[in-house]
Amino acid sequence: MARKTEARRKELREALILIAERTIAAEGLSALRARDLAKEAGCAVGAIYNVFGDLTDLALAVNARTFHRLGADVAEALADAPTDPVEQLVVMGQAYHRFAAANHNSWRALFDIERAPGEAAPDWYLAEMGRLFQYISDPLAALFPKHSAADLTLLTRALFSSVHGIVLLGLDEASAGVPSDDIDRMIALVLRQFAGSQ
Amino acid sequence: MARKTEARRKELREALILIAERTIAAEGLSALRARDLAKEAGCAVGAIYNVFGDLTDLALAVNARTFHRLGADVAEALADAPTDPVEQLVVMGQAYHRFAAANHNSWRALFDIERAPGEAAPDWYLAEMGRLFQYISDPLAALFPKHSAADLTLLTRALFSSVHGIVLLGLDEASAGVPSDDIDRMIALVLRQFAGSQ
DNA sequence: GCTAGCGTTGAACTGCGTTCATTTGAAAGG
DNA sequence: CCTTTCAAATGAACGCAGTTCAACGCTAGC
Repeated sequence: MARKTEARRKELREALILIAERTIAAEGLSALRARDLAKEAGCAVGAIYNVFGDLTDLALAVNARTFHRLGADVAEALADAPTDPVEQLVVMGQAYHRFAAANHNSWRALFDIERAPGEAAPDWYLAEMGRLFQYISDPLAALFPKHSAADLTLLTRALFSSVHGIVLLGLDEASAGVPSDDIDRMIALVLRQFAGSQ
Repeated sequence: MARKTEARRKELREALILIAERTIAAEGLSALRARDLAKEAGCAVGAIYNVFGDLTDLALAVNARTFHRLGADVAEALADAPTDPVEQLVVMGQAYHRFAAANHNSWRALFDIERAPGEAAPDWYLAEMGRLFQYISDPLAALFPKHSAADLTLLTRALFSSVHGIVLLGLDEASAGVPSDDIDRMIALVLRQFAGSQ
């Protein structure tokens, strides 16, 4: 019986993640509703809470998948990139932009989850973030061989944050959305200027 | 009679803005509740809706004030800054950081308001944003006299977004908050590197 | 079959923003 | 003054969320 239950829960868990993923992608994080989920999954509302602590946990599970896809996209872009470290940075920045634009709602959900104050980010979040940072810090280490590890960490964070900021404000239609080409141009501008000048 | 009513509404409007401002500053945007507001203001819940269309309108009124304070802080920092354009950019970036850190909840509320899809940002938002952009584009124009106006606009946006991204992720405690000094260092790094190397 | 006990269920609870039938009170007219 | 009138203020009620838990039903072991 323990087996049966566990298997059923696992099945429900995965079904719920898929439905939530589709909902968030199509209508955004705020469209995630317990009753709608239950109806779509063909289960009771309470069943959701047998499998996830609350809806935020479910959204976090979706975010883990989104973050993973993002990482994969960036890695793929990097694989096809030239060997020049500066160009690698530019390619990755623009891959980040492409992912955010193509998965706007899902990407926004990564940052829109209300975090309980004082609560640390989940492990997978930090791990995935670390993976992204590694992609950035490798070309930077090649560009700045003299810098200390601490300096490289700071540089990495600064560049990631800069690209993130450019994409975030660029895609925000409220501030009169910026054309996609302009976003790519800004990313290239900042990264080339930064890393190009030794 | 018309006078009396109008005066009372204006008074209530301002009282509500002050209470909401205090609430948002102390506990964040999500702590804004109609019933609490009414209790604090000594009015009926319905009275709020005689003065504001909904709670979002009230939050926007608070945001207008916050944005104005932010602009004033940056302008003040600029007034005390050296004449070197690069240093002016650095000083402004760090003033932005200081404001965000010292007014975390209020600053976050500027970007956390759920915007109706397709709805443009309010005029005051665009106007205040334009003021900030002007502060940035002036030193940039001095640094890059050869660039076209369109290029300067792009540069301005790119640098603002970069600083915003650095502050946003740096202050986000979920991703293991970055020490304040490191944030300042990253801002200086990006801006000096960018603007310093002609 | 029977029953003990655990997993599932969905009605009910709480708390939110928002509305609107009712009440109130101020101004105009007698 | 008192009465009439009507717009503005009121707060109980509504709709809609997330979450809970007493009751139900299924399954496994006898």
